[in-house]
Amino acid sequence: MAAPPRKAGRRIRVLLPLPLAEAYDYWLPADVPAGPGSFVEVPLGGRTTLGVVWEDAPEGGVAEGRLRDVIALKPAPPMHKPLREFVDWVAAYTLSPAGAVLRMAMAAPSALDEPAAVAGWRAVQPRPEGARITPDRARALEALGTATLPGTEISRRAGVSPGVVRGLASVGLIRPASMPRQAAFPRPDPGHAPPVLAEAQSRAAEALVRGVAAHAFGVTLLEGVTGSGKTEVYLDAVAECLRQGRQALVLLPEIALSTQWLTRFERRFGAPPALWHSELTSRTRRVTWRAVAEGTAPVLVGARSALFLPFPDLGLIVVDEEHETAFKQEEGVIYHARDMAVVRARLEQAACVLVSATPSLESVTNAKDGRYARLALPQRHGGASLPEIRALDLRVTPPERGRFLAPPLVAAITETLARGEQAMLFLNRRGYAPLTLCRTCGHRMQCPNCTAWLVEHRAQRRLLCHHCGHTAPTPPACPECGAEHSLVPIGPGVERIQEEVAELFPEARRLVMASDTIPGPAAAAEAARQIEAREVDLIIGTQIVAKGWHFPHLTLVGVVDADLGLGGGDLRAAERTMQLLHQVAGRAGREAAQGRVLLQSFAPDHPVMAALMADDLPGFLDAEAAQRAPGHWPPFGRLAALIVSSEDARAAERAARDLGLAAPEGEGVQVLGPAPAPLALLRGRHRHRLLLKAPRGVRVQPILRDWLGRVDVPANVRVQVDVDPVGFL
DNA sequence: AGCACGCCGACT
DNA sequence: GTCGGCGTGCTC
Repeated sequence: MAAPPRKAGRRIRVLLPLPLAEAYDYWLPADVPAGPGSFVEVPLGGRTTLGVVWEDAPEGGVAEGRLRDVIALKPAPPMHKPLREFVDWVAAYTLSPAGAVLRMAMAAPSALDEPAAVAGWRAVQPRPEGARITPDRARALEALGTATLPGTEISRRAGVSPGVVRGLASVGLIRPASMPRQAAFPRPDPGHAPPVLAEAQSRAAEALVRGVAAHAFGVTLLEGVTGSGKTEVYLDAVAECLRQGRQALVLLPEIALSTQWLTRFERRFGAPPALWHSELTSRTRRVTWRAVAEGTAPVLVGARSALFLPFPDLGLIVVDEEHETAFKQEEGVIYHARDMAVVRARLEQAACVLVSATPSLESVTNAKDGRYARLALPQRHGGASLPEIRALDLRVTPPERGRFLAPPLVAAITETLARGEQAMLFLNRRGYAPLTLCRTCGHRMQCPNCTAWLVEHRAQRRLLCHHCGHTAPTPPACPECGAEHSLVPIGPGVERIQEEVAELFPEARRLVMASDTIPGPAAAAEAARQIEAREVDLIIGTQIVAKGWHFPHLTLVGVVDADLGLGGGDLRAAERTMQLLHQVAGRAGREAAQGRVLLQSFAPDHPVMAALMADDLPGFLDAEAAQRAPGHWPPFGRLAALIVSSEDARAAERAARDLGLAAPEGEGVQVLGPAPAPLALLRGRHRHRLLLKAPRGVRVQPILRDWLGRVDVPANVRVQVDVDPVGFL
């Protein structure tokens, strides 16, 4: 039987924001005016879903009889071609389904509907006769004047209850009127308060401005030590982008902790930027997404997910703290926002600026090879000098028994506090103690779901797993042998250091800064305020204290365990430790006073400590490069990791072994593993890892695709592909 | 991602 | 005897 004749229209491909590798074919009725990039509503199975018209469909493909009609065109600006190309590019690069990438570009589906008109009220002119005007009503009418205002606004301005406004309406003194939709984001003014730049800053800023003005793709690595004024410099590029009438995107690693950055932005431009991060309320999310799509959010600052927002005319992408690993998304679509920012800038014909005091070896190598331009700000400005960094050899001057701060560090804190200055102790470990051990039987408190010790959080009287969130009350007795008062904390976390300084310096006002004590922007802003107002003498913090803060009265930084992070056989362990410690050191002595940094270490001769003390980051990176280049390790070669996981330990192991047996060969390609992953058990899943290493010029995606295609993986086993992994090896 | 279909435990 | 657990598979 022949299919019934179709009504007029054509076949199109629609990409759906679902983990589907391909766009589906639909029939676009002639009366639905959708073109490439249009957001549409389509039927799928027994429901409807949103999607994006990806392209005209080639003939063939799905049988015409199976095609279903596009239901409706959504009233939203179409997704322009560069973003569609970006979605396809990221999907191909990360070996993710294109639909999964599209989902990130459709993070606020409700924004596709026309925003509801804001209901407002207008005074009826002339005033109807006979309507009683009470004093409250008179005040409300006065507040309204000849304007159109929402009811809540009238009652707020007049200081009357909402009931008064309702009353005015019921007697016909005011009538409903729709409000003109006002821009959600004020336009930052590029000329509001331009900073006075030092000469080196001006030169760098001019170069960046030229790059933006060129309206063409280009990447610049902007380097400068903490306090050298990098932010002011790249904000000049943002200003130029505003003058061009194009949009600017600034990516920050930890947007929730960036209140000081936001204050600076507002001071410079007279208006705040739009924000994007995972904690936004659904309403703000919707309004922001729509404003970006309509081009009415001129500048947006966000976390890595902001990279997938639908800017119609992006002129500049800034990646601040480009070396930060927080830019790497480790779940779902696994991508590195810094690297993808460069790709998006290329597709958008935009300028891209990577900013860091401690740039990654990747970016430095790209600059050396001429792929990126390079600008350096050599000095701190405003008279501040770099802090003096010294290692404290724990083998020579160990802490007292049961303590973690060595006598020279304690002495330095004493002097600092005596001068009325602030000190900071840095330890990248939350909680009280990373390990709890039974003195009687040696039992170690371990997470039931992960290969990890449970971390004691004494304030909560609980043991926590920092990987899966498992938590249990601290037991009174050993769960293994039953011995009481036998569980002892091993090693320090920030809480334990806090306890130690409380005993040593009972007078000092202390503040612990960790992700669990500073849970959001409000707490971060309050902490910054307390520190700036000198209501705090001693800060004890995890890596969140390393991020871009400006504490003018802080002159001493003590690193409790500078060796932490150097172990573990990670390719980038030394590089990351160097970056983190340099960042922390940069908190000391940001104004006229000389800063001091003491690194407690059992390996004070380690290249990381040596580089920090000699302030020789370029030398350190040269040495790293010399180590990695011969073995074709990144950035001189390419890596891709396969993570094979399952709740069934045997199934995971078998699948990993099968993948190992089918490993690709040739072209200098090498496969390492399978081996149990560093977290062999994570959230109840058993994990194995394989690592593919290839010379720089080799495209790893076809090799990976072919490899995965040759192996049958059972349904209860998941294989994740991590192209350019940055985590453990 | 949903939502269906499909085979094994505790109940009106 | 059924209601329902979520494993597996499909959606143009």
